Amino acid sequence: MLSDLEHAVLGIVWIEQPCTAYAVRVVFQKSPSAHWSGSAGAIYPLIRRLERDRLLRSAARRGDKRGTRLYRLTDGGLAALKAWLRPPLPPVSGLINMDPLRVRIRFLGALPKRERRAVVGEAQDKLREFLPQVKSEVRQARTSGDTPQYLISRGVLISVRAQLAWLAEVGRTL
Amino acid sequence: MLSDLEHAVLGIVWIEQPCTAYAVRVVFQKSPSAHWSGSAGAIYPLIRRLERDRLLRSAARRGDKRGTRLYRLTDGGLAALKAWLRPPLPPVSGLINMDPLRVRIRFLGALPKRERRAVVGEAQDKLREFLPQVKSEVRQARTSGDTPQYLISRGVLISVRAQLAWLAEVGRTL
DNA sequence: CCGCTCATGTAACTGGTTACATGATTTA
DNA sequence: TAAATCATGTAACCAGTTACATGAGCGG
Repeated sequence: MLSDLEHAVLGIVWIEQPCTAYAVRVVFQKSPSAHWSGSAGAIYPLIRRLERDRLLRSAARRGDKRGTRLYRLTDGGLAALKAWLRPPLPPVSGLINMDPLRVRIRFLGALPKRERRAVVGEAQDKLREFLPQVKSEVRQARTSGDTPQYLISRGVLISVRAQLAWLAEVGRTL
Repeated sequence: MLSDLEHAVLGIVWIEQPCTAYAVRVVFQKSPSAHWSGSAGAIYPLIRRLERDRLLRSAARRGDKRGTRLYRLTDGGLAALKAWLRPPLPPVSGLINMDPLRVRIRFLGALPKRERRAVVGEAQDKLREFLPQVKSEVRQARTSGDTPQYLISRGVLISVRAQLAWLAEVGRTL
């Protein structure tokens, strides 16, 4: 019934509660993936919907003159989050991610050989430049003892390394 | 200007031409990722748009009484495809894929420990079941000499293995 | 000739986006 | 006190989905 974004919002509120809708937006904006922008037009109506459906509840922050509200999960919200996490998981097709690099490389043959190398090279550069940032996030999460965040950062790191390994293969075979 | 889907359609037509809009749909439907469904409501209007903008051209298949049309890339279409492939690539945020598994695992702490293991276990099972299929696609592409398809399948394989490696880590640290 | 696949199409909807706007609060 | 950030909101739009519908071509 709820979309992945809505479930993710429940999850973020579960982690950050009590928190504002704005804080939820920031989480998406800071995410390394551009999949969800965390735009105001998406988040505020979505959160109102979740509150209307009693999955979130909110209270005004005392002494705050803008409409700032602090959200928490209700029991129903926690149940919805759990139901989403629990098996059965979606079919594999829903687990295989869409790699924007892969869809490009698929058509690389449309470019002359020299330009192909340039594309692969630039992709490698961009990903390699990104590595230190991910690594520092891994370190930071580990030293601060934030295990879930540590695992997520590890996931990103492993995924980026896999992309780099694949790009190396692509570069080798043209 | 054009979306990723539109560019991907240009790419598919470039590979398969001359081909029907239906053939393009089938490519998306057979793709291991569920990101684009290849639904009729997406593809047919999109292809008409591309033809209107002179990026595709089409001809009726002779002796065919349904409106079946065979599409090809125009010079402009090939140029648009190349421009999309060529550097500059999108920023890293556009290169990092959204892993649906990762967004779930992020909130795994909402589940009691025993259930967490079950989630990780099921994800591993589903991905492992999927491996033989990918491997056979790799073999098939290699023996048939279809280098681009070989590289794509390799990409999927590497990505799935990376997910499995990560899941193993997740399982180890709870 | 029946059923499956090929082939195209549309209407209603959904789940987001961009862009804009407003105003409170904090910080330099 | 100005600038940056926090915080909420909406209107117009867009890209894609689901679901439905139609009919030709083809293999058993």
